[in-house]
Amino acid sequence: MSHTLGPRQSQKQQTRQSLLDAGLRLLEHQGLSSLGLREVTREAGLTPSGFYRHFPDLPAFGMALVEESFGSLRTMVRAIRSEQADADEVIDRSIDVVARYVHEHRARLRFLIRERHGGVRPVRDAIAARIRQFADDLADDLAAQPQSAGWDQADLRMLADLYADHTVTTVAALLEADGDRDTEQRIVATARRQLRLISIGRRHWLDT
Amino acid sequence: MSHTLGPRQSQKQQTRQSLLDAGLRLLEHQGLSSLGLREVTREAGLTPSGFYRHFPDLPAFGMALVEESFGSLRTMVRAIRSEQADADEVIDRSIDVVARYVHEHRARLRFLIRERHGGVRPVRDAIAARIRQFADDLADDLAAQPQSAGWDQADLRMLADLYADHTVTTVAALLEADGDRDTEQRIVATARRQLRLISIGRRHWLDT
DNA sequence: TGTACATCAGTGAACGCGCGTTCACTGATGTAC
DNA sequence: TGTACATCAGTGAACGCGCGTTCACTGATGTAC
Repeated sequence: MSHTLGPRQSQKQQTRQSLLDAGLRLLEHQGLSSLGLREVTREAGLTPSGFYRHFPDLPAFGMALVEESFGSLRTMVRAIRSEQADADEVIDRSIDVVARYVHEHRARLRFLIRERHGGVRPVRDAIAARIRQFADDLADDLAAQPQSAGWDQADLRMLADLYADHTVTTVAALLEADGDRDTEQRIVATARRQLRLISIGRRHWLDT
Repeated sequence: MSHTLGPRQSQKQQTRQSLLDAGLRLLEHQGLSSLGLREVTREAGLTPSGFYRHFPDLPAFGMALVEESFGSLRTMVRAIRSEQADADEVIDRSIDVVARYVHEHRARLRFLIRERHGGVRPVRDAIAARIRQFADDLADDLAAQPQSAGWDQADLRMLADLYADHTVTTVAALLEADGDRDTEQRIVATARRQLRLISIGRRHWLDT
């Protein structure tokens, strides 16, 4: 279908997006479970009943927010992975990518960090699956590196999990800094050194 | 006051505790922000208006839950720290302590992990402060170890943060396993190896 | 191009419901003498 | 020990309010001829 959408369809899509945006805006300061349908439509400038033209109910809206949020993070993940695929010394450069994305996609990341452990089962599972995918990809990248010679699959996966969890923890810490540059710099500096320590551990893993 | 409480006071304290217990029970499957006053009193077997004999409002109840939850974790923290204070090889034994506590205090830990990023500001701050205190203590313990010779304060703090965050991440993962023994064993095994890798990194930190 | 009918995104009124909070109350416990 | 009064944990009715959902509607956009 190379056919462009007519005025009706594109207007509908625009309204749907404005509902998602309104949702993310509201979710910066509250959890998904306390988000109201009327609250969202009010923020989006729509009638409560209009909501049902776009989503069957609130839980479905929550799942759509997960998709929406992760969708825009694909480029971040790609950037981290390409750094990761380089030499050991530049691994910690991925921290810069993370720090930049926290500024550019604050609302989306806040939502994901919040709901990762906070929300309802389906949402938590969806987020966990995406993070697992990220760790899987990372494990593949690590396996392709020369310094992984002699490592068995399980240990590579263990290391990938450590990197992935560290990334998530750093994102959460940066969000909690709430825009304070000094605090952010401290967090970034600490994260960098932690990644360096992990790299050193990795280098000597097979020594004993 | 070595004076034991009279029937009235002790009954009141018991009711207060039953409200907190009811809250934690309900919070295993939902966030604090969606917890209702009537819901809690219903679960505790109390009249809605009776709630106000014990707490000024719902936010205060939330803060009381934080105190309650962390209170019972003091012994866990002590146990982890005493392991930590021993030789490098037994650090990962602290994982056993964590795994045991997840079984014994599931509801409290669930609540804390949920609200760490999920809840309202005051609750998040209170939880963050407790975790920071844990990391502070850990840094002191690490500083007292002979293998920390030559480490500066900032790097010790960096390492303590890494241990603390890793502990929190492991607790969260174990809770998400939802009692499945196989999954739990996998998580524990991975966490153990990750701590070992961090130990190796620590040992070679000053090499270069 | 023009006309007649179909579609459907968004509206606005209405509904029943559970919420947090208040208030005067009851009756067991506590205290003073 | 007994009596008279004070305290106060828990009750139950009442309130105003915002919620999610339904439904018949309107009018702009889409389609068929």
